[in-house]
Amino acid sequence: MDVRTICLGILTRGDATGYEIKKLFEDDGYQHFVEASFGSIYPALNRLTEEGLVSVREEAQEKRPDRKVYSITTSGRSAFIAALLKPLPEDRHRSPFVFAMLFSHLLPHERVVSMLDTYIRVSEEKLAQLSDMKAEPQTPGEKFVSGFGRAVYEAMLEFLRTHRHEIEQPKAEAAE
Amino acid sequence: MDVRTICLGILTRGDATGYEIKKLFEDDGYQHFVEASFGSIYPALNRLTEEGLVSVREEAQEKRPDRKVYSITTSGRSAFIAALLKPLPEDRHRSPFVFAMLFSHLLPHERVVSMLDTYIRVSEEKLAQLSDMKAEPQTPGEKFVSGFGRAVYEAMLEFLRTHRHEIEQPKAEAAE
DNA sequence: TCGATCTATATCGGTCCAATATAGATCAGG
DNA sequence: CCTGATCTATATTGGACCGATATAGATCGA
Repeated sequence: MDVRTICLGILTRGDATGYEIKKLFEDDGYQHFVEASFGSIYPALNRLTEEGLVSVREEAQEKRPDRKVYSITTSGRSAFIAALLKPLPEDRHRSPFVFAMLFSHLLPHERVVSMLDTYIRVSEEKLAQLSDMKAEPQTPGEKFVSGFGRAVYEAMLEFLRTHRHEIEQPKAEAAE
Repeated sequence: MDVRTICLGILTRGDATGYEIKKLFEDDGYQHFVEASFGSIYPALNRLTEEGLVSVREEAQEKRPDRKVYSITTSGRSAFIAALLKPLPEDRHRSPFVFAMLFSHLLPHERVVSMLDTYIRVSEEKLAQLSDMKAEPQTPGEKFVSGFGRAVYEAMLEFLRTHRHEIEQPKAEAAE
């Protein structure tokens, strides 16, 4: 989903600064399947403001950097709904780990083991993060998405634990 | 994984044109977790050639567009291994579907149902494609990756089928 | 008190994708 | 047999997006 639509979506939950929009993906219930960088969020908010889909109020705090708090407008809300009524782009799951596994036969045995260990550890951390979500999900969507994420990570971990031996066996022939 | 490394990886399997490199991701064992577009493959191959990591031979067939067949060089092979020894970037799974589910409470009931139906159908197709892979996996990596993909899609489908009712219930209050 | 971390905005270089252009080959159906 | 669709094959362009970096004061722990 493009960054403009992502920003609009977050702003339907309440006003936020660009910084807070980014943070929402790191701490709260939006993790794992949606993200955007500052380098795309700030320009997106500027353009949304020009187009009247969001409005800004500048809170110049003393002795603190200015906060630009964005609110979604009525036409922004319509544009957001309209975007979700159009056919959705397909998921894109890019995995350097999976790519590397395709070439495990070219790598030293210890490297393959370390890749598996790291990937499993990171996946465990992400799963734990989804499970300890302090805040109660506020919409049925959040609950659904959090469960979906847990199901995916659990299946990945299950597969990795039961099948890693198939790929981490040292080869008789030396890697070229 | 960056497109240059992806190209090098494919070329460790044998010579190929830019077109064939792209096709490999669509038809063969590389699906679902790795991809690259023509707009990045062709420039990448040019740069790899300049740097001596791959070599080209131009097969000018009569009455057919030229084929530029790329081969990996010895230093290309080293560069590829070196890339896989560096820490891997993390997976990035972007899902417009998951994003949309976070806002199901703002959408008409039929739209939510149609999103779920479409997403389930596409996932089933991807799973089927992984399961009917004609060609035997040629490396332990391919077998592992194909099983990993199957495990992930099966878990997704299982979750969607058993939990879709939690999100597709019509709301008492009208969507704004 | 000093470094680390946090809030907050912003830009730049570079990577990558989607769309499009070109062009002949092949193949299926009417 | 012809025609349109699909396939092989390379290439470019505009735009989207990311990662890194710059700035700068606040706060907090050691």
